[in-house]
Amino acid sequence: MDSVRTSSAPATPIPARVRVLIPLPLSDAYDYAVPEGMTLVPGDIVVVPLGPREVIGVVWDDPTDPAIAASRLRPVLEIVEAPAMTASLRRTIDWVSAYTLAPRGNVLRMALPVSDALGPPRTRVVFAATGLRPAILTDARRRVLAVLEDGFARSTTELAEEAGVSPGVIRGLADAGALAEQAAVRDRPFPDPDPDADAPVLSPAQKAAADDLVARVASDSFSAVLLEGVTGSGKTEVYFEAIATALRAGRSALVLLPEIALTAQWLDRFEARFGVRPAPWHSELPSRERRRVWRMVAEGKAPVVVGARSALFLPFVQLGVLVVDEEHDPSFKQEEGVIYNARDMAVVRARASACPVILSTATPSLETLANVESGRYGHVVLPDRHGVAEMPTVQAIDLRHDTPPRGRWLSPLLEASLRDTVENGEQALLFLNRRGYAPLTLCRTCGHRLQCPHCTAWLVEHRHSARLQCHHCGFSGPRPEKCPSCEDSNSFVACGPGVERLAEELATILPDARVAVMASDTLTGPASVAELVRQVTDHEIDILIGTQVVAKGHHFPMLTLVGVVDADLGLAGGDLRAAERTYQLLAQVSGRAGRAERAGRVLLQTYMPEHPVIHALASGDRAGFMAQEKGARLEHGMPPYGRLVALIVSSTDMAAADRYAQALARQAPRQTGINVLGPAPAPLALLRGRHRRRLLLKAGRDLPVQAIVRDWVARVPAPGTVRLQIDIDPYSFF
DNA sequence: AGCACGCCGACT
DNA sequence: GTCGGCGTGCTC
Repeated sequence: MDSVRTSSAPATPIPARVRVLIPLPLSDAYDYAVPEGMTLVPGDIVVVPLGPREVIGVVWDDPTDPAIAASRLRPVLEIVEAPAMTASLRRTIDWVSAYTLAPRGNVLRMALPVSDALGPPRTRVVFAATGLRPAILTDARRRVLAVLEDGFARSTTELAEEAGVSPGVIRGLADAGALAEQAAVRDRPFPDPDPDADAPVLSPAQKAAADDLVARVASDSFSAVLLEGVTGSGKTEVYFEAIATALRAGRSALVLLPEIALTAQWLDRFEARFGVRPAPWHSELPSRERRRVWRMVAEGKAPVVVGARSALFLPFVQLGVLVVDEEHDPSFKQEEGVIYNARDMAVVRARASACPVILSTATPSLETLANVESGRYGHVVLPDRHGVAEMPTVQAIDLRHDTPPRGRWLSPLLEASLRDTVENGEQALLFLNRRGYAPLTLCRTCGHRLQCPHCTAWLVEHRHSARLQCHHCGFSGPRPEKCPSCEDSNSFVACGPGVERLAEELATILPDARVAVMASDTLTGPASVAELVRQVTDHEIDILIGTQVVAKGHHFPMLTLVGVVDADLGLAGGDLRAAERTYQLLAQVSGRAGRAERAGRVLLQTYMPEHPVIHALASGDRAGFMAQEKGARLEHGMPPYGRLVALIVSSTDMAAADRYAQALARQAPRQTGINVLGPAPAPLALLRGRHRRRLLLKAGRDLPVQAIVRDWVARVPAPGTVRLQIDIDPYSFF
């Protein structure tokens, strides 16, 4: 055999090469030489040299490039000890990159652990009893040995704590030969949820819905389905059945929630149903826990993950079902770095994993409804609230006739309703989507408005922290002594209400009511959320004032009144989705009222009760409202019946941003079905010190916008000081 | 993302 | 005359 190999080998042997994708802003993978004796397959995680550095990369499926001379190739240094990246995740990364126009390396970076989850499993030192009796057996030593009688090894700290002895005792026992050091794997698997732990009794409607979802999971193939039901109809219990089916088949499940920090109640429900808590995934996870979750998911030892959008890129081995809860929620849209919508990419991931994806909501997005209408998505509906709960009554308060007293924000009718509710021993929620005390501070003398130095935005006063804050860049400072414009002192006035100011108003009009504020900046973490939720549940709070964080997922049985302080707030501005989003948000907030035996009531304060959104909420005519929205979008060729791509040009140098934006406009694609608008100052024309200009490409539904935009941008290279962000399907217009 | 190479101001 | 500013470009 030797001779055969020798004779067929070329004069200069062609080294075996592989394509390696590196988590840097590069679209192309690089060729590397495979050293003798190393075998590599796509998905292997490797260390490769790159310039003067060594970096992590993943062996990709692309064909190698013969144009790269063998002499330029550098060798793969080593294979990382970690499970290889699955083909389904590699295909998802390719797809997301092709769709969003983000470099593949950037997408890959989202799928690799940031910390130290790669490499051999971490171990820690634990002690187990050897069975040898030490010569001297003190009381303390006896207690330590007693703790270890269950056979579980423990670390010094754990052992000392459980036995109530000092760590020195452990050391002494080890020296005496009574304890043996062992290496235990640090990252422990997540306990298996029990699909039969506490299966609920489902109503006939719920049963029918669950059967549909269960059949999809059992079919072991891709499908997408909208699970639609009003708040309180039991959607969660229904999709739990789909998860149970996946678990019984030995598969894993991923649930995406819009704001993972605020999911204490969801976790409780999961635990009640399945006996254990799922693995959590979100950006604030401590690095040790991050490492554990990533590793256990890759090893198939985290059967259920509940997470924020970034969980989509975890290395699942055998995904059996994917759930997107509150699919309409705008926070699934990632607005920085790789700009993508996790709801849409979840469908991609499910397709690559050959499993179903369930989109759950009370207020489906127009995009999802369009997919249902076209037959791409299935549709499962839960018609009613579960149990005795009725839908709340919704009533608009016309602020033009029922006007709050000067300097106050609650109309007499809302004030009276709050008083009645509290006197009846029930609870109320006041919803205002504005953090802080006042959204604008101005000088009474000269009219100067306090603005962020880095952004086109007013500074928001927060009395709680005694500072003025920019809600866009994090700038904050104390309130100045004098007006920076006219130097008058004590001339500032707060304009408009924030949640803190409402709390102040309630202290005046209902001094005996127990009031709490819930906003993203008053919640320091999952523990403070859980504590506030407990206080409300245990009725230690009469009136909860909240921003949109209260809209999501909480269930308070004694909450019977919801007051929306400014129902018009989201409707201003020319945002494409303003009406749809306001409807969804207010419908969701309204759903907090009357979730148990007591009937709920919703009061919407508005200056335009005739507006379609307010009218739809008050009359409960969601179908009519959505039909009207759909008609308007169809007429103007707007999403989901047309496509939008936003190009955001930004630079610290305003003139450079303008020049480049103009150059892009001159080179804009000119073909039928394509319309380019702009450049115009982006809605936040100055953000974090960068000047922003926006161009908007509008295209017919069936045009390949990615290819068109890629060609366009390639014609106009951006100078180094200017950054160009491409937002396919822009969501917010900020 | 790093890191080196490049061409213009204030210093031993 | 250099040291060093960060703009620009490359990494198989």
